[in-house]
Amino acid sequence: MFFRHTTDARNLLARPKRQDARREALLQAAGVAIQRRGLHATRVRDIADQAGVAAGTVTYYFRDLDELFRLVFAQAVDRFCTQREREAAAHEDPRDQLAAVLRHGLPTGPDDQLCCLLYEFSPHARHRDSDAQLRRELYERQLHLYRDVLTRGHASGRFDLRRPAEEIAANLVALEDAYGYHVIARTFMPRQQAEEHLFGYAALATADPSLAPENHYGPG
Amino acid sequence: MFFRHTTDARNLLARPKRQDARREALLQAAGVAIQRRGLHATRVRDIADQAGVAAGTVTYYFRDLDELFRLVFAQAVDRFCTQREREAAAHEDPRDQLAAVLRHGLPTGPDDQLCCLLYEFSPHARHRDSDAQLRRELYERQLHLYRDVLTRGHASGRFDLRRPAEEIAANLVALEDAYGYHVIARTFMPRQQAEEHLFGYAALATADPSLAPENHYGPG
DNA sequence: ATATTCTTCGGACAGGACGACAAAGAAAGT
DNA sequence: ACTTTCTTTGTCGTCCTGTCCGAAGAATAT
Repeated sequence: MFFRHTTDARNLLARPKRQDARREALLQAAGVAIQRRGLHATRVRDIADQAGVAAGTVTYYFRDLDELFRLVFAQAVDRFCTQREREAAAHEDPRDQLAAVLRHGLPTGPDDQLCCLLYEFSPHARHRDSDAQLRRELYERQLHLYRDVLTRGHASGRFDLRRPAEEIAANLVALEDAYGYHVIARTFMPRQQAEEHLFGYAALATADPSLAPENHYGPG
Repeated sequence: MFFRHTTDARNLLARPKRQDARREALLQAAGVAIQRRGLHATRVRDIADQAGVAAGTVTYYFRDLDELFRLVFAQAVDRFCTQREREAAAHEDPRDQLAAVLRHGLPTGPDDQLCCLLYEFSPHARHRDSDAQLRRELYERQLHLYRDVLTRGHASGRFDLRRPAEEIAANLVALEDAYGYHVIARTFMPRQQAEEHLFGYAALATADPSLAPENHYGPG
């Protein structure tokens, strides 16, 4: 009698809910579809085809496309940030941390799915509050990452910061975003060059010549 | 009898063609509509409403939306670049040039139409060759602008470049693009702060402390 | 086996956007 | 006034998409 809905599971619950796996698969399929066709051209059917299910299945799990897209974006943001935070935590020396974070901030190439997604959603931040919030979270987490590395390196005497840590961190994030876009888009800027320019700035701002691209510590 | 269509204009050509003005007005209206609703959500009807004409008029002047959008993008790229090249040409001292170009590279605010358009089209570069070409032109012209100012300033002894001019120019363009996006999107980064970070890098790379934000030559 | 609940499917439906078309309207020459 | 050409408009048909919905299928407890 108490908590009938939750405890009285004698003869109820014939088939257990296992929606999580399907939802995850659909999110994954949506990511592929968006990367291929572009966010603006992705339809319910594309996602269903990619996942190998009927269109009705997609709407069974997600109220509408907007909700699905929002979840894809949120997941992409979180994955990207978490992945990088792990990369940073894997090193001890701030220089190694900085180099690792810089490298993993750039897309591996024009087909980097995670990065493609992030860029596909960029213009939406102007128009939807939920997307703006996510984009802000992405920025804040990246900024935090760099600022931590810089201040820690500064405190331990490894870096001699030539500008305020806040400014350097913001500039690193900005450079990374912009070059990331060029690698993704077909602007014919190779990843190698983007990386060199990034490391060039890092070397200049931290007064650590070993980070400079011509010194083979970074882009090697 | 010869070339009847083109030369026999005696009593032909009753009403002269003046499509240019209308086309221009429609492009302008399309820009406003895209800025408001976002490129992905802009329909023929929105453009027609904005221009105060019927929807059929839009399709009379442009075969389809794609063609219209491509022209809007092309015009935005050209206007943006031309405007900045003029700004640079208005000054003599490379430091003034650099400061002017840096300032006019950032959107005036979240409603800067030209900049909004450029960012709305960004993700399309991955999917359409014509857009990729335009995006590339935008980048090249910006890069050229900065590189010229830097090398000229270096040659005249005004700047002491701490990194290759090519790298500094590329980084300035990249910073500008990224911060421009933050000003446009609702990421809550004010223009002032973006400008200060930009000038901070310029001061560092050119070894010209007067450009630094704290020295009131730039953003102040 | 059977009942119950969760999951999937595909068709029917409505809504909307685009493109075509033909007629009306405007501007200039004769 | 009349003709010719350019421009605009409104409507219609077509196509496509997202959503709804009922039925079929699958998984588990009894």
